[in-house]
Order: sequence, then C-alpha cells, then structure tokens
Amino acid sequence: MPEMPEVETVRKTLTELVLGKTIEKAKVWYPNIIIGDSESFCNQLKKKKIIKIDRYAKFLLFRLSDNITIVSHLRMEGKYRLATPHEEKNKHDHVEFIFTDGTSLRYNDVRKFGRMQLVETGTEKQKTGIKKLGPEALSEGFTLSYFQRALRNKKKNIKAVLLDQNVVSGLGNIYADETLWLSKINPERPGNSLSCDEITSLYKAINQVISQAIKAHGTTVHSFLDAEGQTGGYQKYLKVYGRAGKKCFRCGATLQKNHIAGRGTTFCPKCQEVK
DNA sequence: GCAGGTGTTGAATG
DNA sequence: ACATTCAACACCTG
Repeated sequence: MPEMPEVETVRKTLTELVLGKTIEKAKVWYPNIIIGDSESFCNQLKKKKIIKIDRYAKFLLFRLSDNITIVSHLRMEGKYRLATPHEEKNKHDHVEFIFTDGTSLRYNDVRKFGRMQLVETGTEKQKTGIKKLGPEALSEGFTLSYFQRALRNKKKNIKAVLLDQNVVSGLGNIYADETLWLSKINPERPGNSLSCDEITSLYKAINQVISQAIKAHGTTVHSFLDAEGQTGGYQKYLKVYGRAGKKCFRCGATLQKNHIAGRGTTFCPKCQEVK
C-alpha cells in the first residue's frame, strides 16, 4: 500500500474531487471491506455531505455532516477514483458512494485487504485501528526524545521497529529501507543497539524522506495511483528500494536484498555495515 | 506451479 | 503481562 506520503497524496486529490458533495446512497459489493454491518453502513450514509477529508498516519478520515466519519485504510492496493453510477463495475470495485450530482466515488482494491469503518466523529481514536498507533512521522508528538525512549527497550531489529506502527506510524517497507540507507544503519541491528548519534541521524532521515516524498506526491513502484489516477514522483529519488543488485549511489558496492522482519529488505552491505 | 508483493491483525510462542 | 514472530487475508505477476 500506500504509506503515509501516498495516503496524504490521495487525501489531497480526493479533497479536490469530492469535497462538498452529498452522498445519495452507498453501495457495497464486497461486505468484508466494511468493518461492522455493511447494510447499516449504507443506511447511515444517506444524504450525508463530505465536509472535510483528514488523514492520520495511513488512515483516511472522511468527515461527514451529522458528526460521522468514515475511517478508511487502503492497506496494500486500495484506490479511490471518481466515476458515475451507471458505469460498469470494474473487476475489483468493492464500494461506491453515489453523489446527488450524478457522479460517484468508487473504491477499488485488487487484494481486498482495505477496510472502512463508520464511527461517530471524534471516537476514531478509541474505536478504530488508529487507537494503537504511535505518533505520526512529522507530527509534534514524534520528537527525538520520544524516539530515543521508544528504542531503548526494543530488542527486535531496527527494520521491524520502523515497520511497527505502534512505535512511529506512517512508514512502510519502502521508506523504512530508504531511511536506514540514508542514516547508514544496518536493518538487522537491534533497536536498542543504536548509538545516540545514529538515533539522531535516523530521526532526521525519517523526517526528511517522508516530507520529500509528500512533496513529490508519493512513490509509485507497483500500483499506487492517487484519486485522479496519477502516479507519484518519489520513485526517481529512491536510493535502495527496488535497486537490489545495482550499485550503491554512495559507495558503489552492490546493494543486497534480504528477508528481514518478514519483508524484502534492500540495503548496502558496505555503507550500512553492522558495527 | 510457486514465490513474492506498498499492510495489518490476531494467534501462538517465549 | 509483555515483546516478538508469523500465518492469514486475496489476487496478480514473473
């Protein structure tokens, strides 16, 4: 899926496309996408107006009139696009919001991993997946001292720590590898083995990579498209992700790919050597 | 046919 | 209770 920069890109494009529209009716073709009862989901959305679209880490929050919020997670391959209700259903279209102006918003998800949940606005931090998340990358709560404290008792490898949304939320496999390369830290190092300087360097790398990726409208490596069907731009800045077997831009060594923390992990065996 | 893939969850394990 | 690992979710691509 989209990691935080991609979700932020979707949020912005969705805002352009559907802000202010009123839902005439919602349709769910694949109920497993909806957490809770899908019929009641559709019933509660009738005549609700989209007044704002927020984001928390990788979650999208559609703020609707009458104090309700759709919390949406795209997981690996969820996508939104503007359509019309009489358009034929695409192969992996699972949910549709039909608007009173004759357009509609379709949710398409090849792997069906994405989820939507309807909650009373303000309760999303207690009632949804947001509840267990650590501070978002780039947010006020994600301070250097927080990060230092969080790493202190982490015995698992740093790659797994960066992927753990309870520690810091927003990073996924691509940006975890990029930040580790930038700060020259081997992905297998235990979290609590990092020096003070290394933690600082990694902290800066997280802020730098995520904010640049947001500026570039995210990364398209597999299938990511924003709500307007556009690809991201950050893929041209990637230093390690997808470059296994190629030369490190910094030292020229051949980049290596290992299975770490259950995910394919690309790194430079020379400048990210285990110390 | 088999493995791997932008993510999260819950069960199993220590 | 806590930290950590790993299969499962479902489908497409190489």
